[in-house]
Amino acid sequence: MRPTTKDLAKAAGVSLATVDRVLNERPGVRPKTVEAVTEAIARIGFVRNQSAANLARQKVYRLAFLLPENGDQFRDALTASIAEARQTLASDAIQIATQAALPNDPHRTADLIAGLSAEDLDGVAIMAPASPQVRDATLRLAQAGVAVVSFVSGQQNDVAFDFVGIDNRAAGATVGRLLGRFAGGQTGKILVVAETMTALDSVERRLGFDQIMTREFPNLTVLPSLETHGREDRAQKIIGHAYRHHNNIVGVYVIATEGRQALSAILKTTDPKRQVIVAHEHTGFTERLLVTGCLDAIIAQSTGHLVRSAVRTLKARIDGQEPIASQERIRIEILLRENLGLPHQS
Amino acid sequence: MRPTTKDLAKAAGVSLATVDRVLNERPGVRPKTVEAVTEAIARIGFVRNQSAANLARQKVYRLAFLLPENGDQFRDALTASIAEARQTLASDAIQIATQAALPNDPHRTADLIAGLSAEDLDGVAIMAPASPQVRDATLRLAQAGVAVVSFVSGQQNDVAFDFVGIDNRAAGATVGRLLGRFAGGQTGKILVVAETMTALDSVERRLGFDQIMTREFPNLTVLPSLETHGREDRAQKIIGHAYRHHNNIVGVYVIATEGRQALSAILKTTDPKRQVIVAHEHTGFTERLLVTGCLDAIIAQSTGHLVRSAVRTLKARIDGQEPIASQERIRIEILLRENLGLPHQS
DNA sequence: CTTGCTTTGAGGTACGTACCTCAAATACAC
DNA sequence: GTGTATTTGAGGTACGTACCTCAAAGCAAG
Repeated sequence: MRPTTKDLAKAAGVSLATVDRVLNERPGVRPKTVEAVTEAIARIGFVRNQSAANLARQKVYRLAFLLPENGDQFRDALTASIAEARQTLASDAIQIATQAALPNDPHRTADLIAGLSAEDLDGVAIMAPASPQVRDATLRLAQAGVAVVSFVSGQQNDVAFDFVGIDNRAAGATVGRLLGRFAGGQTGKILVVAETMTALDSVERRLGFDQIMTREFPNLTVLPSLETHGREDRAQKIIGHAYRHHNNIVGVYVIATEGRQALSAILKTTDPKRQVIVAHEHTGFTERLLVTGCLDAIIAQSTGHLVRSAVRTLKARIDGQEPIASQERIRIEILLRENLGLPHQS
Repeated sequence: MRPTTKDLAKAAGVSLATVDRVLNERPGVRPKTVEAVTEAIARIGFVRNQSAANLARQKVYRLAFLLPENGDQFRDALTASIAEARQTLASDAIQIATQAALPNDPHRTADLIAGLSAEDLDGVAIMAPASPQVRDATLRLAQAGVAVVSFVSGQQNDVAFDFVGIDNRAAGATVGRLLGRFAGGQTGKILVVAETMTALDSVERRLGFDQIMTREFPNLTVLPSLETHGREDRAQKIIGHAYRHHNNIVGVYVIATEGRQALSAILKTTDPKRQVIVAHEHTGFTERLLVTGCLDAIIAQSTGHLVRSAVRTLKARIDGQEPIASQERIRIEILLRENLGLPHQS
């Protein structure tokens, strides 16, 4: 049986009240007594029963996820994982709210964040494109005592907050290696399609991608990034243009999340099976393409892990602890048709 | 605030005692009353506070992991993950013991399992090669009321227990696709090296591998499996022999966990960089080979996930619940140098 | 030695749930 | 309607911790 506060009191030769004062850093205890108690804690290996403490304290962790309002299937998957986490974690005194933030409008997003307060919130995970307004509002929120993580995308080089998401540079490098190997020594060009290169994630992915390509696959020439701006017509136009002007495109890297516009345009423009195509995130859309052989690989991050990691990180910060870095690293998953977890085909 | 049992009692128009009887399935409640309470549960969205319940119940989940006594680095990683889980889960009233089982000796393993009882154990995760003796002892244990999962390797087609581990057939298929693509259309032979093909895991991996290779990569000929029996000298002998008799080996699939003997022998026999080599499990050994370019990819399963999944599954069974299948699927990870999680090289 | 202050102890209540006992209420068979 | 069995209610204690109050003990200065 684990030692309780009572055992601790006995071991330290003090009363329960004093133990309580020391544990909760209440005043009115001589340094010498504090030391005696901390010594006893170490000696008998006392660990506070967090459940009981939360129960007594009537503590609830009030967390929120701020996600872009409009979204692709990846965002929907995140929302679903959040809902699942809400269920699972409800019994651990963790309350999770989801809120939509406003994309493409940093001011309104900042306003929304500014409207939050420590009064009704202990921690937030924010998924928003980097912008000074959002950053300022977020910093103020953090200073007001709310735990903050930047989630999936955003200012990940920012030392002010924890970041929960994949290392995008490594993700880009992974795509590079995969594309290079799958291309099998051919000589040719690689098309890169993003939604917008103003997004930090895309920049970092491209960085990691280029690094590998120039170093390891000099036979492949990487073209400048095309930007769809999330519009199907534009995607069609620029991709059509690219294929008309380059006759030896052997691979495509779709940088943008899910990359629906880009992939749709490519399918209409050319035969996807005659080149190597890699895209990000596991959704119904990308899965279908992978299974039918139109996509060669998907680079993904598990939404379930993302959400759970964000929750653990926030909880640790709220409790004044340091998150366990090793556990919170989000894996860069490489998905082929065979390791999607689908039932076997005969 | 979340509704409590008291709120539930009020909402259902019954007393706390009756609510308690319904919640804990104690006898002596009319079906009609049960229904009224369950209706109220749904209506007000009552969720039992698991922490408080565990506290009141003084419940501890006593779990144990039975791993092979002698082991490679993968087993060590499992042990480390178990130790980590022990720390993390201690506050959830989960006690975890690790025990060494005896490999290559089914009788002693079975004896050890037979020595366990529901008296001092609520659940066990067993990692042991399939054998009738072990299976019988395990079945008896399960009938004695101990929750059992077969862990990582073993009798995974066994409906009698839950299985926590990867789908080995899919893992083999994944290796197949990767090897095939990395080989880039070359014509040649693929060497397959196992520790022993009596292990169920290896058989299934080979099955999945062959299926893909014959269907998708007819240019590659897969050779019969070599068996090292875990002995370095034998590995050296059979692998040397293989390379002397086949002049166009373009790829190697090391089926066995970590595959230290096989890989060491290959490194001594031939230039690993001139062929595609894929092995299983992420350990210090395989990581070094991957980073130096001697290995092309590692197919891995996360020891942390394995352990946590086993714990969740056992806990669910002990609580009389069904494990959530979707959450417990262990991912087949594809690791390249770039997504290992190492710090960036400049 | 007294005064005033700090430190400590003893004891209480509370959190939400489990589990127990005993009495009261109700239902049902005859 | 009576007797009996079943169902329900009221109230208690417990789990480990937090937080409160009040009194007792300790200590230092005068």
